[in-house]
Amino acid sequence: MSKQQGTNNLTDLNGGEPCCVPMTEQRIPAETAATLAPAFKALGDPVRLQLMSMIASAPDGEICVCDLTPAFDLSGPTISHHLKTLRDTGLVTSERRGTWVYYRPRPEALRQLASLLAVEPATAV
Amino acid sequence: MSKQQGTNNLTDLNGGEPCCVPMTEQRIPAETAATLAPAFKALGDPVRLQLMSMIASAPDGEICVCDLTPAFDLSGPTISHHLKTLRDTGLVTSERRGTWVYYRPRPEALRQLASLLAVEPATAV
DNA sequence: ACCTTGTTTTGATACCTGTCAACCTAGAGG
DNA sequence: CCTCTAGGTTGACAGGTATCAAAACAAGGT
Repeated sequence: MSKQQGTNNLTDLNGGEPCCVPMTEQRIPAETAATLAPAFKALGDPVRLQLMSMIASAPDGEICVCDLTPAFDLSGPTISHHLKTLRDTGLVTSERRGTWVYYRPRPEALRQLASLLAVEPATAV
Repeated sequence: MSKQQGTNNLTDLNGGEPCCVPMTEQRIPAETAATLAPAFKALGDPVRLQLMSMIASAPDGEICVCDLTPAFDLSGPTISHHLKTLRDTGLVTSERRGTWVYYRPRPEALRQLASLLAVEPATAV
């Protein structure tokens, strides 16, 4: 493979590899920052952060939009909009089954962001 | 009495404790999300993400603004503005020594965010 | 004191974003 | 076919934000 140097590519976010040298150990290249920033940005809204946590902590590994929407004082379209943002950044995936749509987290994405922020080396794989 | 349990309070970010149940294990309460989201938001800009990484990975634990500014194609004021954002969210601190201002990371803050995003290593695939 | 350099603050402006109302689409069932 | 419900899309608008130029502020050197 390539050197593990500038390997903070969020290709992983949509692809699915571990990755990411902690930013405490190595400076993030411009293009990597440009790729990863949107993911942080997506989590940078209280509603989306909550949505993400609800999806990520869903007991069955997935959760119905019909369970997400009523948890907020927001209109359906607004929730849908936020979910789309999370989808577009690769943090979650969605699947329609019959009438309902289910969202599930993308652990690789979370793992990637977490490892970037890691302060102490090697708590994860 | 302070609640110890769902303690995702970003008071820690400005205070200085470990904290944070991973969002994969527990849903984030509204107020916690409101407190933590700004930190993610701050990292949600490519320039700030780079700045944060430059500060966090500074060999001496700190780095001069004079070393940060020339790394970007942006005006001084703009860099200063971004640094202020990082400062305001508690991700970094700054200190003036003589002519120059030095920024250093706030590891507790990074650690807090990282632990929030932490994914169980075992549940994998 | 006066410049000179480094950093932050202050407008000003163009762009981005969160929100809702209204409308559209996809299945399930009659 | 039609209708009903769950979600998503579109359009519009208020508020936020990234950026710069200009000015202010801070330290040092002259």
